[in-house]
Amino acid sequence: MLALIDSNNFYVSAERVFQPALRGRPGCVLSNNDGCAISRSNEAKEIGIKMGTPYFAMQEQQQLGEIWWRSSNYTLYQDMMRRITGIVRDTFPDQEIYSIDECYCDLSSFAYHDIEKQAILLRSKILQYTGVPVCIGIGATKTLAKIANKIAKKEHASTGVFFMDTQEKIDYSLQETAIEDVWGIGPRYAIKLIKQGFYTALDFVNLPEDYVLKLMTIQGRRTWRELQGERCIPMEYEPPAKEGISTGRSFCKMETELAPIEEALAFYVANTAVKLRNQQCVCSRMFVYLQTSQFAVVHRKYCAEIDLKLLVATAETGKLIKEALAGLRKIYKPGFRYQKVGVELRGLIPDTQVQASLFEAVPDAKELKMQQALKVIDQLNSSYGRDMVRYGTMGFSKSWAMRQEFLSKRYTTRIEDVIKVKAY
DNA sequence: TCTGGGGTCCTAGGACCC
DNA sequence: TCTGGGGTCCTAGGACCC
Repeated sequence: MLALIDSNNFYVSAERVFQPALRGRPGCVLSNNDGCAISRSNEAKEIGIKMGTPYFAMQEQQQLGEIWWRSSNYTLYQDMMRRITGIVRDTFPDQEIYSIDECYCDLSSFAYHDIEKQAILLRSKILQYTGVPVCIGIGATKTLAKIANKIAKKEHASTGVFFMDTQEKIDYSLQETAIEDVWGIGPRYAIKLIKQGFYTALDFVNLPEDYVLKLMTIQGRRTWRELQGERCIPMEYEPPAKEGISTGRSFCKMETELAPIEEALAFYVANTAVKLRNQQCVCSRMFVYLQTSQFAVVHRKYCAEIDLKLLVATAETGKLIKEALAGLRKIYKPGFRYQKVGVELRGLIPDTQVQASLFEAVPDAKELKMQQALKVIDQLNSSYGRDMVRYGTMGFSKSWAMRQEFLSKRYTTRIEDVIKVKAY
């Protein structure tokens, strides 16, 4: 058996731990740039706020009740999750951290009759220690555990646990699960399936395997087999090496001039390069994109991207910024209202395996010195705050920086904020 | 006026190799 | 009548996840 531990309305729950006044009232956490709802309280769901509802549309709904909003505070959520997974690990040690609010545990080493009781205890322990409510779904595969988790949230709110241990329970759960709610079946495939008259997970699992393969390729077949109880998606105890690292953000207002866009891009490149160095990698390719709003109606749309190949793979911020800005100048066209710029570092390789270029000298004394300097800069920035030491091209105004109008404190990680909580 | 960001995997087709 | 076969790499596009 596998367990899926999944927090309820995680971002909202994390905010409520430190701001009790938000409890019992409809509210939501907004996406970056305070764009739209990405986590909603149950009360907000009840008054019809949907996932992805734009902020401005919710303001129009304000007359329905006292809605609260928070900007997303990933520093806080990440740290709350670190606490939760630590508690989980004490009970179920074979753990995969799947996302910021979910983890899977392999229960193979547990006696069958103990599992449900252990899960119920674990769930109340997490609530007691962190204040965050979670639900636990237990099933034979990851896909079944996902469904069990949804049933736990819907029908077993008091214990928060659903143990899918009999065929009757499996059949019932599949019958109760709409096709679009199956993990691995997205909106596109759901539409295809519904058009052909298949509405529930049970309808899907009763289809012939060949039919599923033809309609949805091998990924779809994997989901189908998982629903039959065959484990196809293995546990991943260590996160696999990333294939690319990217950063891209919307500006707080539309930008038309090149200068602020260059500044923003330099910031994103610098922050992405830190992530690259933290995992002891260099990159050999870089992808820069620039776009107008996809929702633009009145103004003309424009999306451009450029794929840059680096002669020698590097993680040096200065070199990466220089390349990225040269790329940006090639794709930038005046006369548009730009909404977003971004960068993705690709072709990641360990920094011990850099292939020298035929045309450039291997790392010389100057380059080694620069690598040393970057180490010091990274240390300074991690101690004294991000971008404390920065490249001139990154500027100081940050006039383009994203909106975070309703940002809460970093209650658990930032000393100044902790002191404020005590005072409160 | 205002609508997120960061990822992965698979497939088909084209270009190339011997 | 009939013009090979086996392979790699890259890219674009489509689908999915949180």
